[in-house]
Amino acid sequence: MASAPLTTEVLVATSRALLVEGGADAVVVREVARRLGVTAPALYRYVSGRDDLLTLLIAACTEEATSVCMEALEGCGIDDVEARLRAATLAFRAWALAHPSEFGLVYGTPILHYAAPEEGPTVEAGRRFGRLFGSLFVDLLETRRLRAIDDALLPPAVRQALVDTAARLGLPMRPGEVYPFVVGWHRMLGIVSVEVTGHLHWAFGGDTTAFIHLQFEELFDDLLLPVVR
Amino acid sequence: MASAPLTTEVLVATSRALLVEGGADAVVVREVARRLGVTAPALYRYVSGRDDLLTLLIAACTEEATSVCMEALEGCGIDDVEARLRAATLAFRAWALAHPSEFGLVYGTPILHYAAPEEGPTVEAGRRFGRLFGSLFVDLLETRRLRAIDDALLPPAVRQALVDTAARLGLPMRPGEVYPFVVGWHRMLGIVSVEVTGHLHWAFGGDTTAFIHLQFEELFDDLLLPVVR
DNA sequence: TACGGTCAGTGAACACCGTTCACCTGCGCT
DNA sequence: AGCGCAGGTGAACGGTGTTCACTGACCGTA
Repeated sequence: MASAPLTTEVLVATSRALLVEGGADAVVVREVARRLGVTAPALYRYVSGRDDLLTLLIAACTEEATSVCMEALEGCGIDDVEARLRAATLAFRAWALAHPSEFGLVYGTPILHYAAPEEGPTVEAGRRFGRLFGSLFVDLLETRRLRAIDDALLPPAVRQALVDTAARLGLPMRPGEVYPFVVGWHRMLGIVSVEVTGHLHWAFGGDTTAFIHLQFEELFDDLLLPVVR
Repeated sequence: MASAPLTTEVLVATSRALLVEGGADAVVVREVARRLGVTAPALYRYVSGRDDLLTLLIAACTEEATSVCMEALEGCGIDDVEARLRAATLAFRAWALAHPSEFGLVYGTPILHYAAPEEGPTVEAGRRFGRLFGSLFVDLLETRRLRAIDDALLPPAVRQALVDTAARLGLPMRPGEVYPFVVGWHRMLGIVSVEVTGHLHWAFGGDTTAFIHLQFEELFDDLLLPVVR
């Protein structure tokens, strides 16, 4: 009984169900096949093996995270950049918390010995996600809400790296303007990672929401300039 | 040829070598036995299975991280609390970077479906590590270097949780004093996690040290009061 | 209508895994 | 000398990823 037409989407969806149920180790080729009413070798027509399955899964989850954040943007006025940044950040955190397994797969400890293929779907999906936040920071800069720092305050190595990164990403920013972008990304991911992996449990038990929101507000204070009126 | 006497230490050391070589998936009971010149079932005299092996490994790595941080403390004057905090933090970061696999095992995505045994060696080792940083913050408080905040600034839920945590840990602190401790722990772990997992590569390539040190200094600025003289 | 070819899926097989079990085997103690 | 037992073995079970030769259904063409 081959109920489903056996597209890669179906493969990914089934893999994801297994991931959620039992972690990355539980994503097992034979079980995916079993749930699709088919034997394992059949999957090799669509996928080159387990690693490929995981690659597709990572890419799909990254896409979903990106979509969730973009949908959150739609709720706020196009001109309120602060609200957009807040919405995207909180949406990302909410997605991560609701899908810890997926988050772990994408942003957690890289499965050593599983090297994501260069220029594969995962890195492209990652770029899409990065561009989303990048464009928010461009908007912040244009509306004079970005708390940039003096280039001279940056150690030369950092300054140079930021110049290169801005060039590579095509961001029309000087290092002191790229800096808050990188800091924002870095701290946001750190905040969420530590929360999702449960390393705040010892302090707050199961309810970390209030604390995390506080951390985000402190981060926004560091990143944003007050509205000029 | 049973060269080594087959203590749990030897088991852990061998498992760790496998971990470093090929990630958590590569710590394989049969291979551990093979390297010890013994067959797999022999290990079951010393260890109840693969999960037990991983548990011991996690505990050992946590112990090592703790030791590394404590040794770093010895280098600085007993009265210079700021130097001690800085030394411990940088030592932790250096250890994590030098041992990404071990760090991932301890602080990375929890291996879902692998539940660390309650009250096992892992949680005790974790407590030891937490106490180290906790005592640093107690010292900061006593030497009036801790940038505490007004209790009233904390949302009620956060405040109450911090009161409970302080009581449970036996820390003689009010919530506004516990807060920077938790924030410090949270941000430090976040900073290190994101760096170790390589999610700063897009901005800095392989050399993230300067940026990370900058982040730590910003963190210390938020945590510490200037010396009163 | 009959034929050839492509595609999707199968079953068996290989090598490996964690784990259990009955079975030694050699040492120390009585 | 003989017993007991800690420590190690080999075989086995059920599971895994992956490969391979194979079947069978479908489809365009002669």
